[in-house]
Amino acid sequence: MTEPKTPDAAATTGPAKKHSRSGKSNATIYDIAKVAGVNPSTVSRALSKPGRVSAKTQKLIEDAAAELNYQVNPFARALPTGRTNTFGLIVADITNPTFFDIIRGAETTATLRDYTMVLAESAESGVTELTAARRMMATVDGLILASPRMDDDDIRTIARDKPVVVINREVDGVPCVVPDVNKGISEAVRSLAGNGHHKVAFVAGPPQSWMSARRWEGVQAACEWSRLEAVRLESTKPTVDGGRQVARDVRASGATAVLTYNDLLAIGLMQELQAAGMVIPDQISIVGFDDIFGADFTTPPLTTVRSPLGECGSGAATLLLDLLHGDLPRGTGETAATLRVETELVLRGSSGRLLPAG
Amino acid sequence: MTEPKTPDAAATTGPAKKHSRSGKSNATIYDIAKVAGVNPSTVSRALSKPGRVSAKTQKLIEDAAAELNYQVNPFARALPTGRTNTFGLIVADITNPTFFDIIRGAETTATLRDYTMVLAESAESGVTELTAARRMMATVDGLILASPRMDDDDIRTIARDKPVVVINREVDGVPCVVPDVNKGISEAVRSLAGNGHHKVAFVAGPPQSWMSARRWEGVQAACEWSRLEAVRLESTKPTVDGGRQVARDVRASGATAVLTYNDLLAIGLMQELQAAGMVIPDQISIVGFDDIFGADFTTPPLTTVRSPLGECGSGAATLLLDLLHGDLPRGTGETAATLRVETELVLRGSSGRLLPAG
DNA sequence: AGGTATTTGTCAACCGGTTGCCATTAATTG
DNA sequence: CAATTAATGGCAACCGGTTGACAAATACCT
Repeated sequence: MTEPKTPDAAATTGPAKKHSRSGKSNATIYDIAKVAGVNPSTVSRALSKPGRVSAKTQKLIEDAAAELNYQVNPFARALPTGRTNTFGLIVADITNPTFFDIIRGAETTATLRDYTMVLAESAESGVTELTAARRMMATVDGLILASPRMDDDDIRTIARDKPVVVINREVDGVPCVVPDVNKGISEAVRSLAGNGHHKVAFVAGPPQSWMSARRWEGVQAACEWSRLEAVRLESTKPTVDGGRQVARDVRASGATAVLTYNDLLAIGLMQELQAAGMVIPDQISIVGFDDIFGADFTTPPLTTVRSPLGECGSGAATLLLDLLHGDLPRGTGETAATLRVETELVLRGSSGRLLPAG
Repeated sequence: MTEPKTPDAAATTGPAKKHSRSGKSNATIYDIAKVAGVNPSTVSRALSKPGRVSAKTQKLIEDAAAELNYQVNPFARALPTGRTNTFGLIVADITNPTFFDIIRGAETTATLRDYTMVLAESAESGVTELTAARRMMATVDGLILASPRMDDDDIRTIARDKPVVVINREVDGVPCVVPDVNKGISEAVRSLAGNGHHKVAFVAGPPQSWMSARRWEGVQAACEWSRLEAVRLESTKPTVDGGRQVARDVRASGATAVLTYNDLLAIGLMQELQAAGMVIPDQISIVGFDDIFGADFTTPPLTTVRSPLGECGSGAATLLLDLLHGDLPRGTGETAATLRVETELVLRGSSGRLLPAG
């Protein structure tokens, strides 16, 4: 006979062409409209404009939607509105653990607020970064740049088109999330001074790094305050390898304590110095920045100025999402909102009292 | 006569109300069509169906597109076609370094092939994972699941809707990328046997972890081959902390060598054992899995069975993208393609000769 | 040349929501 | 109770590409 009462169970043709269409979640507002006996536009309103339709109709529609297992088609929505419920995160280096917590913080906030995060990396290059940003522009509502390498003007250009939040850097007119290095650094330098050190070296990071400059300034200021001598050394790249390479300069500098631009450098430096027979912290103290994953794996564990990276990530995402929803901080005039987070010294074994040379 | 020769220069109405939209990259195929003097559909074909229009028209259109700085609107394209040029990557834990290289590998491949990658995390929960996957379904062309925690059936259900590639697990009927543990494990066990060990403990990972099961099997087999005794211990969670907690059981087991489900466990275990005064590797040898970032920071540096994680990430992305483009591996019948990658022992300081108890 | 086979471009109908404008209908008020 | 006003739902025109069907133009053939 002709199909008793299971009109849909009639998948007669068999699994014709695998997952071509089967998966497309199919119910549309038109289907809902039919079931609920209203006009599609009413469905649209019920689902996105709270209070625009009567409570009765609302319920009718919601029930129908639930029954049909309806899900909005993000593309159909994005087309006329331009809103995509997506933001982009660009980091300088995906494998640099500094960014892990930032990524996680941002992702968590995204999911929480029903946004999707797309990730891209700039490979520490300003050009690649700009390309990635441009590529994203078309598909996202806003952008988070973590430790951007492009110049201020490029950032501002992008910010003119889409909301942008910057992490680890301050750019005029763009909302930023920056760890305030002063507290952490002054704690670190005071600790070193208390341990009998007189000459401190700072190993700088990439020249384009805004944060590297801030840290160097902070170290200089703190040293002046504590009446220590501060010298600056350059690194080739902000990695473990770069840390190894700078060991030579560190020894030549005569400093008994070293602060490095980041933990990676500190770890590499420590490895190289130890390989050369130096005892840490008896002969030289080492302090890193960030407190990345693995900073406490070393022997001795690394003393470091911690930045709350996860907080930076979630803070940036929150800032961006608030911006997108128009909860923009009023009263700030033309100056963009800047979120400052605290840094603190994490005292571990790689820094300590200087032993008299034997 | 009427309109000498500049029909377009007649923009009489002036710039009425622009900058509301200033940011949105604006040129559409209709604009191009106007400039090139053809029909919009011809523009569409010229831009996406190679060879469908004459070389002359093609050039005309391309020039116009370039001049107008045209970029396709991904949403407008996605609406009728369903293709989004985006894939999703779901990892169990964003802050677990195991995934860093996977993420990077996948992201690099994505960018290379002009795809966008969106990232989500399951927080080691099968339910969260399924939710994340469902959420993504609507917006991606395919999905990569790295170390999935949901069960096979859920995975297959998803795979029925959209192409899925799984990393670190084998699921019938779904393409997978799995490190083949045997080579690495047998190297490790042979090394331990050669160093005088007789009893080996394996610290297992999460019960839902397919890979944990494989590794335990591998250890058992290799131990049998080398005539070593193998015991299995359970961990509470696959983290540094979990490693610390299992130290007690390890000591009680009487094993002189330990292989742990992953490096994190190994590191935590090592820390705890050392804190209790044990000397590694003199009194006990420790071998991890994966060779994550930081595995060589420890003292002694960690011996580990390396999985080529980056390769897994890029391999999975390549597989997925090939699938999406219909370059599906023919001849495999109904069984899905599985990509196996090699593992190898990375011999460092945490394993070695067992010294006679003093 | 006439006639068929091929390109190549046009038309128009989608894809699935959103939203301004208008017509009902219900609520409020003098 | 009639009149004014507010709440609600419907119509239709978008958003910007894609694609099947078809006609026009060009090529190829005997």
